[in-house]
Amino acid sequence: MNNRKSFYVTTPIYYVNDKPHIGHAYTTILADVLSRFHRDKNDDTFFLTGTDEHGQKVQESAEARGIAPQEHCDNMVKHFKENWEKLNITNDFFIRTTFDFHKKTVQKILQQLWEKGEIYESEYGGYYCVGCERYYTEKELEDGKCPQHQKEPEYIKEKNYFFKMGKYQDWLINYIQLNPNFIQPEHRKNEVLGFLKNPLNDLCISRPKSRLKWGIELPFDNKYVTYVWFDALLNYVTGIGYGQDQEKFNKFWPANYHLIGKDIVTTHCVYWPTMMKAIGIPMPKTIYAHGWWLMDKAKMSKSLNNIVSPLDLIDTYGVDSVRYYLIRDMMLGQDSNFTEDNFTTRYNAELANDFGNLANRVTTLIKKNYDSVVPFPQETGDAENDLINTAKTLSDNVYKKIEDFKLNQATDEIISFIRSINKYMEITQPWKLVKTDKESTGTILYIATEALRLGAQLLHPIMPTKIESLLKALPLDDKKNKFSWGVLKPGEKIDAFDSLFPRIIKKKKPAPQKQKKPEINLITFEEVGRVNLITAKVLAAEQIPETNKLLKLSVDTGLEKRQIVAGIADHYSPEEILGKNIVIVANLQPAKIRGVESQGMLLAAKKGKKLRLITIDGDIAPGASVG
RNA sequence: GGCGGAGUAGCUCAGUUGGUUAGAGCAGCGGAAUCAUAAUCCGCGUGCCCGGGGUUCGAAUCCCUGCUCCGCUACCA
Repeated sequence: MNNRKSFYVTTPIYYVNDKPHIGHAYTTILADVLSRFHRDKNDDTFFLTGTDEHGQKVQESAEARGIAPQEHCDNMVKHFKENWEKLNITNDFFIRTTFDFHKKTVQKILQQLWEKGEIYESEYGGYYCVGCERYYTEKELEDGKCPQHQKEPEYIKEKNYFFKMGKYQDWLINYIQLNPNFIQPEHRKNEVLGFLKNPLNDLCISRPKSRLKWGIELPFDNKYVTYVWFDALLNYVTGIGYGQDQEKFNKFWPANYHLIGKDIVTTHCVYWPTMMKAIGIPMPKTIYAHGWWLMDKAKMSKSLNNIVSPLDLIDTYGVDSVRYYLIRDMMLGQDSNFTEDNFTTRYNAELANDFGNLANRVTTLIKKNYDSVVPFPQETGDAENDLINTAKTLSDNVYKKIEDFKLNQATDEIISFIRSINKYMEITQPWKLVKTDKESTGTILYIATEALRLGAQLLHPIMPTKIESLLKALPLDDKKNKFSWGVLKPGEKIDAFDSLFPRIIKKKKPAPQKQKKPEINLITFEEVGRVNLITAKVLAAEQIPETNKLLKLSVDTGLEKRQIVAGIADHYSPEEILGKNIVIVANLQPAKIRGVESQGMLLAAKKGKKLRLITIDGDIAPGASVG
């Protein structure tokens, strides 16, 4: 038996209906970089990603396209696979929840839990919103409607199956407290503990097939399928052979890391652990929630329209440099800003100037003065020994940072080392020395090149393609440990290679216009006419009970009295507004806000926190048209 | 309003369990050098570490409180 350490890392399985975006890409790159670091260290590594393919939305999308759900999934999953290929992702397996073995194992687990009494059936009545795929309590409904979709939910009374999650509450709290690394970073852990201060309910894990067909059938009741999360979370164990290949499972479980985005903390830190506890699976070592990438401060997510495909970035800048930037720039666990300017600045400074240029100058010197043959190193002095000593501890330091999940610091460590090689060059000035002392110069160039090689080696997990091309150009001794000193073989040819990271010529900055111009969509005169603005006089005003911002106004429009709800209580008291001549939109569709009907909308000017009403200059009867 | 995050050098941010003169990168200024991708190297920072209290021999770091900004959400038709 070998005694290689095992390393198992997962990404969430992505909902197959989503288009891959930077959020997916980031988690996946992160997992890939970690995997590659461990592979380079010769750990027995397993990296799992995949897609979550069941659920109502998939069913609906497939119906809309007039194809079978499975076919729909098969089509959609390609987007992810293509993306990961472009990003140079080296997952060991791509799990899909529609794989047969996954479904079988999920069913097996459900059956076991059912037999153990961890799952029970219960009558459940509730308001179900199809859009949300969930039940609402009466309290949560607004005016009898789903707060998300503003649609009336159906009241459904039906039998369902529940997982006894609640009974594990105390155990879970205790477990989290006793295992500080279980949920990372720290503030996420506190968040979960905060969540667990409230009573933990049992989890409804079934959906009747009458509503949802596209799912895994409950083994003990074929009229139901299982709730998507229950199905999806189990991928982490089925993906490495749980219930199928126990030897493999035992080798990799418990997982070292479940990487997740901060939006799915509860499912992973509450549902999943209690499920594992009930099944009898040991807990994973660490669940790590990272932050979001912000695009000029706006959140990049599927719910907003500012999706920037990672592929766009790659086509412009190359995969490796994008991977480098993402790993280098994010403090894990916190949100981070992406701007093209940040990117080019870092790229030019670190990749082009520090790293790429060093590679170029060193090899050029060897080429010119040593006929492209790596010189033999001779005696070393202080400058050399300093550099060599740093080099010898470098990989340990880097790996320590990796273990601590400080990837940006690990990267910084490597780049600092690269900088110190540049410094060494300046101190020793081989281009000058070569004229008088070719032997010593040879030593200097050997040391600089070998140091570069070591630094490059450590960057390999982050920028696999570029680094491989660099390492290929150097003659290396394969028998030596690649993180040790002296792998570069003297006396052998070194290939010249093109500039690794060509400088990016920065686009000249547009004049620093802080005020970004709001985009103006031109509309026609006719469209303006569709909005019926009139004057109105405020007859009465009162605060709507149990609200902070809402005033109920009664206004005279000349023809009638109307009731308008306005969110201006922060700025106007009822007394202040009384008797004012204001401007309202008269032909706006009425709406109920907090149960109070609003038959129009008043106009006000707002900037920042300041809000002032549009009022009439002078006297004019209510109902006058405004235009 | 609720929940969450953040306020440290011109900009982007580090600051581990409280401990010596608070750091890095970028930008800026001055210089050296010319092997190299107009790259590199050296030198240059009196920063109320958001304010106010407190704990302590000692706080950017812990506690309380206030302010500001951002995200999500809710009651801003």
